[in-house]
Amino acid sequence: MARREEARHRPGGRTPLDRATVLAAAVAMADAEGTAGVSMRRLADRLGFAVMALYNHVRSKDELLALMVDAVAAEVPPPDPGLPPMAAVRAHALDTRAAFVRHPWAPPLWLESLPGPERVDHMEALLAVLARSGLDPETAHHGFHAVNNHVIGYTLQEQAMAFPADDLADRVAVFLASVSADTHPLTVAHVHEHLGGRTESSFELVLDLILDGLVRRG
Amino acid sequence: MARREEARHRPGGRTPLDRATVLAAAVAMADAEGTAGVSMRRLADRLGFAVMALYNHVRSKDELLALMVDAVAAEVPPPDPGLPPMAAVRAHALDTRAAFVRHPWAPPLWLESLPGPERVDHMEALLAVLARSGLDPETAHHGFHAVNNHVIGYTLQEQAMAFPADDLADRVAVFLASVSADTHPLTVAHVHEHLGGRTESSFELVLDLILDGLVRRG
DNA sequence: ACCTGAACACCGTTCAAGT
DNA sequence: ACCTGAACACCGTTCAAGT
Repeated sequence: MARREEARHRPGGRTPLDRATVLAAAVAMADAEGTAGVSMRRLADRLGFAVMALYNHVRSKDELLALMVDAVAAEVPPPDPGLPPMAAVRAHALDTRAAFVRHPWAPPLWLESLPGPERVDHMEALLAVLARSGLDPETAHHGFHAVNNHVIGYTLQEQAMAFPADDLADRVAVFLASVSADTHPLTVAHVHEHLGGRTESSFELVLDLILDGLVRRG
Repeated sequence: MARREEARHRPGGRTPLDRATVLAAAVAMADAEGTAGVSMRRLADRLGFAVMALYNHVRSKDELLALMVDAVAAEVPPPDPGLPPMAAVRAHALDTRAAFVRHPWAPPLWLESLPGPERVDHMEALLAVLARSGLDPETAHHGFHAVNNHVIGYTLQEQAMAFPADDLADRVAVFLASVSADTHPLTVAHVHEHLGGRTESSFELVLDLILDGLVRRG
């Protein structure tokens, strides 16, 4: 009904679609409604074009999803070369996590699609800092995974109950209602520790634990 | 065409569907073809029933998926009470990982669905071992997440390129073809370290790094 | 109680046709 | 070169009907 209005430009014309526009709209849609809300048809509709117009700029939905993750990788600034290596690793992890917090739909896709060019830059940058950190090569190899797994695992777990953002409390309440404090006291206590805000610094705390472990290992 | 044969029982009758049968078939299907291959229609077809028969035993596809993850949690044996606490934590992490390796489709769902009863038992068991480990309560809280994130994050990352299992080599080859050793030498080297099998012990190595960090923290 | 078929409101993608 | 509509082969789920 209201199709085609947003992209209309001047009477009788409209700005033609391009890859960047399609990508940006897809990211915005995922930010607002999660990955499940992004369908080629709804995306085309929102852009004011017929579905098949998208396929002039993107080979398939899978390719679009891969482009979306790569766009998130592009948002992570390169590690600060002025920092001592392990401090740069730490800051890079925080920056990566920040990008995932902005785009909570990204972590699962990050793991499912092959790295695109931006993500390869992200990899190379982290590997480079680790290489000049003084860690032995094997420890550096493991460190790469330890840091990445923590960033992704933590963010995934954290957002599991939180998307869409507004029903976090609801989902926790539903969960608590299903667990008896008599049979599962520690689980109930653990959830309450989260509700008490204890979770805030947990990401950095475990990150430091990992980084310390790497450094001590050599 | 060949519908309805598997479940046929005796002339004119067949064993009626039940929740356990639906669940087992869904798990088998996911094991064989991944989570994307599981549709209500294909599942019903394989069982030899009309689609809607499934809905007598399962409220929705979402509920079925939640049951599937919980079935994986049920496969993890409880921590060995005879072991020293941190050794039991370690063994429990390895057992959990083993279940994920058997059911590579499970980790993403684990994070997306609210814990069911089996997974709540899994949580309570790990929290109980941590509670009697001598760690202070805050460290125990973080330890719970550190261990879980490692198990899930590592397995997710590992299987990202490996499912379906047989095209691991293909996907790695495709990836390597897209990366230049001139601009991204460390990334290329990192991938080759994986191909050289360096990855095998990496899971336990990083796990120990985390466990050592927890113990040292108190 | 359990199963079924038809129908509804969706998907991604191919293809031939338009400009 | 870019866009379109119709069509194809799928989805999950509601509903009324059968036994």
